[in-house]
Amino acid sequence: MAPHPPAPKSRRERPAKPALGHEVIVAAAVRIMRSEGLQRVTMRRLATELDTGPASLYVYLANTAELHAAVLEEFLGAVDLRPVTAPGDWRDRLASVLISYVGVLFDHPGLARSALVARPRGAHYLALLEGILALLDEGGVPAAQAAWGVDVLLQVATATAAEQSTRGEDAAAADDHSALARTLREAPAATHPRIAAIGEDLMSGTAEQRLRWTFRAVVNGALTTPRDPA
Amino acid sequence: MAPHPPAPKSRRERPAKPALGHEVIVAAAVRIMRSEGLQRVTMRRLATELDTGPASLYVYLANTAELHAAVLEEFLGAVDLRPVTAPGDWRDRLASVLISYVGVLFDHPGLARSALVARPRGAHYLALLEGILALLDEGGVPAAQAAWGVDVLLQVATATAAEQSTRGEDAAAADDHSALARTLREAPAATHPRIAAIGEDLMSGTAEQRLRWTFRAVVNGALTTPRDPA
DNA sequence: ACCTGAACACCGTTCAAGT
DNA sequence: ACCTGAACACCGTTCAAGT
Repeated sequence: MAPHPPAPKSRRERPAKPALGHEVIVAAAVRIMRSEGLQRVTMRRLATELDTGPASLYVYLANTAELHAAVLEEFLGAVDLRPVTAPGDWRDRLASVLISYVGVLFDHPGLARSALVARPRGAHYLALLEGILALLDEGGVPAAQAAWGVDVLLQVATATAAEQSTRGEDAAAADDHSALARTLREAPAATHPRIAAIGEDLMSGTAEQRLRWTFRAVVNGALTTPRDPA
Repeated sequence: MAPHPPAPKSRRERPAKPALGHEVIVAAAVRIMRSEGLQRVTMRRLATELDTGPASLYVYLANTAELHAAVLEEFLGAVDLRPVTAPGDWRDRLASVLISYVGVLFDHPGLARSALVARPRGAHYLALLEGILALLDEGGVPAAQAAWGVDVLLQVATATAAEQSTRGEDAAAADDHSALARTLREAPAATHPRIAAIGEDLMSGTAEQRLRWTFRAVVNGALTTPRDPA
């Protein structure tokens, strides 16, 4: 245990401060995301975590949206893509993949909201896209329709997760939801005949029931709707 | 022009400070929205506009999301609902209403983003809902399917406006978009055969072309997809 | 080239105190 | 009841200056 000389010139502090870089920055962001939620994944909080000033992060990230997209890309690794190659009905397998995607977003409130604005484009996202396209192809959806349809499927899934997770996040959003339900229930038939006729059904079902129907409907629509109208 | 006595006790300043209230607050918010954009519709900026402190606004608004929802509700008055009662193909008229809705959101960047989270529930929103439901009914979409379908249509329209208007808003988001296009173009066929096979088509078309196809596809899907799977 | 201290210009929300 | 000053606890981003 001979004491080494004071380490060649390195002025080390407590835990060896890691060199900055895209990878360590995103890793730190994911850490904060897991422990404190997306609302704490800010440039300033991240800089503190990395023991530097916020300005340093701008060498690697253009803005906060890009940071959030990078975090999302990381989390997309948790989407279960096994149904893509599993046996069984292709529609059911497609729904399973999309429900898994929604689940990942739903587990991390805030992430869905950012996904609508800054789309990721990393390996995990590409794999998800590829998987959905493979299933649509297996189901015989023409390529041109699948190309646009995959976007609709992801958009609906993401938007639903955004709404849903906001509602789970804060009480005000949940109140808002029931206030809308009440408003719809109370809409007078004289001025809003269709809303009155449909009534409760406008807000019925669980999120998953609605999503599963929506996925089936969008897939059926994509399957039967040509790109160029006659 | 006999000079009146100094106004009965009222300690008036420059322009008679308007009494606070939900209506004047929303009106001021709309004014700021028009002149400075949604990113300036903040509690603090609004308080300044109304010549008071931000705390005063919390008597009338629970939070910023509610404020943004109120502003959106105001702007929804600009959606063109005339196609609902016009002659012609119901699908085309439905698409026109939805395109008008997207247009309103698109003209006011940021509004669409907030619409995904805090849904409005005022008269303008109800009228939009009623109009879409009337058209779906005219087209013979079963009520149960229309009830859930209207949500999908509005969600897709809103999400598209959110993406699109973010892209128009700042250059970074636009770069992001072309970066995604490049990533997709360069995806190797060995690992991503479907992406490679479809290629350019994944990002092809104008926003309006894609939206019109999407609306048709969703409507067709809603028309033919029963709520309870066999 | 890479990194950063410090500053600029803001935020939402709460709460004790006033009228 | 309604309103508010002041405070608490933060933000994103830029830029001149350092290494």
